[in-house]
Amino acid sequence: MAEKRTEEKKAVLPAKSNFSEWYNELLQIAEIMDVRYPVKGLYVWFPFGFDVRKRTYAIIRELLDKDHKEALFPLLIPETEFMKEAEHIKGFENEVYWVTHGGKNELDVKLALRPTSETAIYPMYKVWVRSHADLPIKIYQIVNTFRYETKHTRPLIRLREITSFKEAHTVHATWDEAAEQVKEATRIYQEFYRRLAIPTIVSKRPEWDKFPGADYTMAVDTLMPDGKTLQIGTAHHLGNNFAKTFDIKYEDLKGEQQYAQQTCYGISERSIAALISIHGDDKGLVFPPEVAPIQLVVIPILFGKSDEITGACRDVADRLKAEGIRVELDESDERPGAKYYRWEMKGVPLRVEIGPRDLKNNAATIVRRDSGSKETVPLDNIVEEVKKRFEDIRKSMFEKAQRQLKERIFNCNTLDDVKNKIPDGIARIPWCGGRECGLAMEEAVGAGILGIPEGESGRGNGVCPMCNKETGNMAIMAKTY
RNA sequence: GGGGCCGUAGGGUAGCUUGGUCCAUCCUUCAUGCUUGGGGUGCAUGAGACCUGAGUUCAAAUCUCAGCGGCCCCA
Repeated sequence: MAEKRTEEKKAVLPAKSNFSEWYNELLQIAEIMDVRYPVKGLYVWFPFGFDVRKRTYAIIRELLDKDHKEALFPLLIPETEFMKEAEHIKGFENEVYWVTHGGKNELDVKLALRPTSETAIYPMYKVWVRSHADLPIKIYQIVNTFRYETKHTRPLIRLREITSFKEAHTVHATWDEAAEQVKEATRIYQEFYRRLAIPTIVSKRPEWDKFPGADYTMAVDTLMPDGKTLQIGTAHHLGNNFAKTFDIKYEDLKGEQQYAQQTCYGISERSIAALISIHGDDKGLVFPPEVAPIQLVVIPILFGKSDEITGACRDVADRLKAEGIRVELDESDERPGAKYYRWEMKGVPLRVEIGPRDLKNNAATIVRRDSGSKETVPLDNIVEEVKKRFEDIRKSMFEKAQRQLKERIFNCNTLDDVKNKIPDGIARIPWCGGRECGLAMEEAVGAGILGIPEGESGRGNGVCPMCNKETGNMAIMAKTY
């Protein structure tokens, strides 16, 4: 009977090996998202989840604010603007929600709920850009966007309302300068994900998979525990495609009118899906200290009445709070074990326990969420010991995640190899880069080509499995979300 | 886009095949009290549910249809 109860309690959160169930249950139990909102594809941020979002987005803001300006454009886009760019329309027309009525009156010009904001922003850029001295413009906004997804929706990953779309839109004088900005964007995103201890792969998307209306698309991907990759950032070189349709021109040094060159790049709450999925375990969430809503919980170990222990705990909590650490002192009337499980579910990076044994030695027990390691430290040094561990935790979380990603990139030479490895992760295979070959490869293995990765992993010597030509390019293939 | 499975308290479930024995089972949760306290303490009392609509029937959680919602597989 007692054993059975233990099993049932453990079964509250499904094992992470059952990723899909684990993910859905965790979002609910750990109070990230409430998935019970009665409209398909729309979900509710719990206050706790929203706190994680706030801290995560504070990082992206910090990184962008160095040389971008934050602005805010309207949610509604008139059909007349939305329909200007042919490629862009083709890419989004099946996913757009339309506002057709104001009260009982039908609108003369339908209004689109932005699926992305190019067509909301660029009519204004036409007005704002006059001279080369106005350039570059680097603006971002963090907004909700709407896409009528017909495939299966999934909280934080595939949504009909993306609640946390960070989109940047830049304007430059030259194509090369814009290309440099695209590189800069992927650098910013990698730094952002490094802070979240999430390893990434940057690659150039194949021609057939680029953003509608772009010259080319760079993408940032990561690997989820179930072996599928998740696109968690993109940067697009728009060339002067949109500048031509929206008539964005500047006067150059010689007094001639030139079309501007543009980029746009985005990140969404998929970043938080990755944060949760990559670090979480069978016990629940695991957060890097920087984004943890609660960074440390103090748990008194009481035997009968003990003002001494309570006092010591309060003192420690106060000292840590004074250092700006987000501390929770759990004096609730529960057994310590129950508290451990609860705070572990919430991903609190450090737990400090103080009981009679510790107090006798003027010490505290300090437990890491990521590794489970338990150590005794002197009470006098508690602040330094905690700070040191925060840095260790982020580092070792990143290293662990990097190791796990590396272990699941498989070098392949044949399409059969690829097919065998793809259920477990990412396949790396020579590819000539040609469209015909690429599409045939995707067809043959039933997975997508993410692209040719930046850096070493994108180079190698081999033959393209379709055309048998020698090539120095290595592509990566995977099942994608 | 095609196919399959499913919807019962806040969460997880039993009951549905063969309609009535169901003012609906069990676990968890929540509330109150006592007890307990270094990994989910125990006891007592109490609270809380058949997705929506239409239909069949003397009778629907159970059968039929539609809607809404969820999950899985294939393209």
